[in-house]
Amino acid sequence: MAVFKEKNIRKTAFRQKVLDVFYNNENAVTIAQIESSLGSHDRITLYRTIRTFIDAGVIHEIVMPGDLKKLALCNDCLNKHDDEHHHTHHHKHVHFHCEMCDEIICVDNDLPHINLAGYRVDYIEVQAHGVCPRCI
Amino acid sequence: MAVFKEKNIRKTAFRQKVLDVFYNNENAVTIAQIESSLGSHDRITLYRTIRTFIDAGVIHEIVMPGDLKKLALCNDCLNKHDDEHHHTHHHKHVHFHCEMCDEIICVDNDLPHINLAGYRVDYIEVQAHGVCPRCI
DNA sequence: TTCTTTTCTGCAACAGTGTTGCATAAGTAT
DNA sequence: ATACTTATGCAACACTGTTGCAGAAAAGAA
Repeated sequence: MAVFKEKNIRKTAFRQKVLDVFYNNENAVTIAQIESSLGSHDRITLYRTIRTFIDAGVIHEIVMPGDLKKLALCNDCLNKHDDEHHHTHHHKHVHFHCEMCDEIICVDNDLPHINLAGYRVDYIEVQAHGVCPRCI
Repeated sequence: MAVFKEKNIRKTAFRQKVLDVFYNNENAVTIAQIESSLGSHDRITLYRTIRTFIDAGVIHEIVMPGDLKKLALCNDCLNKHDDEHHHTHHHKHVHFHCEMCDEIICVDNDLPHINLAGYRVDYIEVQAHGVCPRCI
């Protein structure tokens, strides 16, 4: 859990508590989920913490149509091994949205290559919708 | 432009003006763009019109990380021909975001098939980021 | 056309989400 | 321990989107 040192951001009690929420949840979480996990806290500080975490590459934002926004740990904060491209944050996973339980799951899976004539494609994001293993 | 009849929603002067904004723009537009195109207008009515258009399958919403939200005409409102699956709205195109001009372009392109073991995938969305032909 | 019904519009008020400025508190390096 | 830097918590605010309701407009029928 030396995330703070690795990412070169200050370790504070508040940030540790927020980070723990991510470690305690298997899948992506909403800000509302974080808030209820934290108990009494300052909203503004939370928003700033989230921004700090995103900028540092600790977490990433997942948005879906219909104002569904969640946050999830970046891969290199889960498995501490591949610390190579932690600045070029192009996640090698699919964001899966389960229509049943409404969870968003980062599924490790190689992304397909998309060739668009005339375009320079730097990276792609894939969002899949359906039913997760637990709900099938 | 018999969109109103096709989609079974009432034709009003306001809705026609909003629809024209979409027809006058090649790519996806933000709500702010619509508002400035309209001139003086009622914000609430605009939001309700957008909701009506989305529900009727006239336009679709495109969201990208970083609070970037845009709206675009659905395919079957552009080319009037294929009126088949206008209820199952799984757009057969990639949403391309140009990092230079910040435009979002719906690129006609078959979506790849994604196989996720254990998951039932109903449909996927693909967002590509890079540089569009005009900015290359 | 004119009437009737249904839906839309525009206003007011409000709810949710996220930001900025600033003084104080806490973290980090020497 | 000290000095320096950054984070926190508060207040106030900005932006985005929603709800309720009365009056206006659209669509269908007589």
